[in-house]
Amino acid sequence: MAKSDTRLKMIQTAADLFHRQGVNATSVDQILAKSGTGKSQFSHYFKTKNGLIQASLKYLHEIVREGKTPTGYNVKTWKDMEQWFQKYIDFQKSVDFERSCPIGTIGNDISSGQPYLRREVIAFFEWGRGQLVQFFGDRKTAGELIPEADPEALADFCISIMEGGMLLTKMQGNTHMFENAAKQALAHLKSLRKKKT
Amino acid sequence: MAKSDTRLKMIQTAADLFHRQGVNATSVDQILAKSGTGKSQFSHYFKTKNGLIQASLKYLHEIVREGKTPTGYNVKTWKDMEQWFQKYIDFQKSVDFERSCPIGTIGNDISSGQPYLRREVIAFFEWGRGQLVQFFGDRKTAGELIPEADPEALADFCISIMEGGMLLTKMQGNTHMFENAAKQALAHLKSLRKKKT
DNA sequence: TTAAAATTGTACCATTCAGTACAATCAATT
DNA sequence: AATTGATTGTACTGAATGGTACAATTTTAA
Repeated sequence: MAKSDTRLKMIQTAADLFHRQGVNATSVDQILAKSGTGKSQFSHYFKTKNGLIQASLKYLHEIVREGKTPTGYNVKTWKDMEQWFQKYIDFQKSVDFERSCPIGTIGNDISSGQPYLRREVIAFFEWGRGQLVQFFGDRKTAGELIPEADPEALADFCISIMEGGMLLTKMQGNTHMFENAAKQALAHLKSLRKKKT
Repeated sequence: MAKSDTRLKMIQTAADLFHRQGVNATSVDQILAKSGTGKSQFSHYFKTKNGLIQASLKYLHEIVREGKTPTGYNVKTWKDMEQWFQKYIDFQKSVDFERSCPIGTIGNDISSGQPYLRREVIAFFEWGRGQLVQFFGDRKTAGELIPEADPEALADFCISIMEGGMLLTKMQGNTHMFENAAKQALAHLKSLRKKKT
């Protein structure tokens, strides 16, 4: 097994288990067993569990940035925006409601006493937020939003609903609340759009 | 120490640590040390860690129902509704942004393989949701909401934003996103209210 | 007072945890 | 082929985990 293979397999397996079970419920040994790797490689590549957590966060950030996930932050049109929530809902349906947002799950498990890890989480949300801020800003510049519309506030609004909705889905085992919340969110956005003349 | 004292102290300490650190990051021994109790009492009252988790969830549900928490679901007026989000924001500020929603935190840590625990979580949200549904339903009956307003969807909308907002606050160490999201949520609710004639 | 029950303290167990030690093996370059 | 460095397998360590055993003590009530 080549270097990159082993290292990547560990990161992918870790990210998957962290996402499903949480960081604290996932042991290094479990990751190694599932990825078919050994402890010496783990020690060599990551040294500690925190090292692997950090690498997993970077990896998740990267694949979302590169659009390799079913969900993401590539929103350019109002149609994209309307589908933005739906993609998260569809994702949760596809995994039997057993996962919420990976960064949200992992981020919630990371204590404030681990600033390096928290910084990775914050970097992710800053980027994602920036993507949505850009979208709403562009739409406003294009004259498609009323002057009172605040791009930053709208981005925060959407992300909050997505995070909360996904968490509720996981806890309740269905997407009903998330779907209702998303519908209201889209209605709010619509009310801020200028009517076509 | 009387029975109720010991038992209650364990539950309160457990609920506090579960809320702050998560369930999986909190050991039974830590709870016992902090509450000044012993393992034999623990075994006697709760038998297992899951037993204590369940008792903690019931306890949290109870104190929220009884209005003994700074936040809650006692919403009767539009003024209450406007303050509903703010109370959560103020709470997070008061704890240095180190906690999100207790039920959200604990619920996220509970796997689907523990149906008894998950049921407690679901029961809590069903109750809280019911409180908000009742509020919006009452307001609609009173003619204060437009016919298109869906009380259930509005409840889910508010709870999603609260959960997501609190999670983002904890991860980011500030309430900026939550505050923006809450502001948008209230704007949306306002847009569904009938203008006074 | 006394017997039964509830409560508690201490020690212990098997398992799992994160992390280390170190020799063995592989791959690349010369 | 020889050397060097990267990679890997196996075994181990000490600490922490959840849970148990059991005797001792306190409380309750007859």
